[in-house]
Amino acid sequence: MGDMVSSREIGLKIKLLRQQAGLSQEKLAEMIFLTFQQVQKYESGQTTLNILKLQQIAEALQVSVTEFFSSEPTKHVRLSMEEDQLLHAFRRIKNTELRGCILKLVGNINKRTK
Amino acid sequence: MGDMVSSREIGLKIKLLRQQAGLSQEKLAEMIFLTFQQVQKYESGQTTLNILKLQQIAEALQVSVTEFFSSEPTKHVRLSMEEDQLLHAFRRIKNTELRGCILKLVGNINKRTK
DNA sequence: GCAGTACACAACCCATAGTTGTAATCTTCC
DNA sequence: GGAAGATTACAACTATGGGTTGTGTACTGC
Repeated sequence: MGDMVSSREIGLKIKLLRQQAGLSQEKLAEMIFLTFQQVQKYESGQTTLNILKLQQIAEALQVSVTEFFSSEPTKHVRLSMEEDQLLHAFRRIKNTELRGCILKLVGNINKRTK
Repeated sequence: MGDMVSSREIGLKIKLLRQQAGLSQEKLAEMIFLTFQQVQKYESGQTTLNILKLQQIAEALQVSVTEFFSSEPTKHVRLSMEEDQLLHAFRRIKNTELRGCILKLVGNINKRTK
């Protein structure tokens, strides 16, 4: 359920996002109330971030915490109850062709027939 | 971008998910190569998890790491292309009653008519 | 040249992650 | 009822590594 992400990888991501945000190590450091040397350790993976610090950094860099754990840009979607229900039902359909039909049906339901 | 989640909250979530998985503190502990007393500290929020441990726990409990950062029980689901397509189409349907019909249709598609 | 900024690296220190030990709690079974 | 077994709770100790200070280097612009 999602592969392990090493401290090194998360560190690199922090560095990347920090640079994208136009922040120096020192700037970021004071935003999370630490020294810039400590930020260096994070970025190089020398020390392992704990949850609170990671959240502080995420907030400082204006990104979601989940950003650091998704190695690829995987699709994480928040579902309503209704949508969740639909998905579960849809997944129970083993017949591939039938699923295709459902897709076509639902997809064209709003389009006026020519 | 996503509210802070305290160690306490994450701890409670771990406890909940662990129990749902039918695991004792000791079982979980050996899965992550620590003592069960340390698991206790996590669950009670006495010690702050670092990223690696959180990932190990997530893996042991068969959940995504992101699960622990969503304060409300929001459903985060990983979608296939097909499912993603279905959802988008479904959301475009404004008619509430019609959506209900789709749900019923898809939901009963496998059930044999009595 | 020098002053200022941004980053890298080493050595030290102490908070706290993680340990061991004991005890309370809740079963189940005879 | 209580013996035996698991599961959890709490306290005290240990030691790892998170976090600090200190120094050095590279790159600016004046």
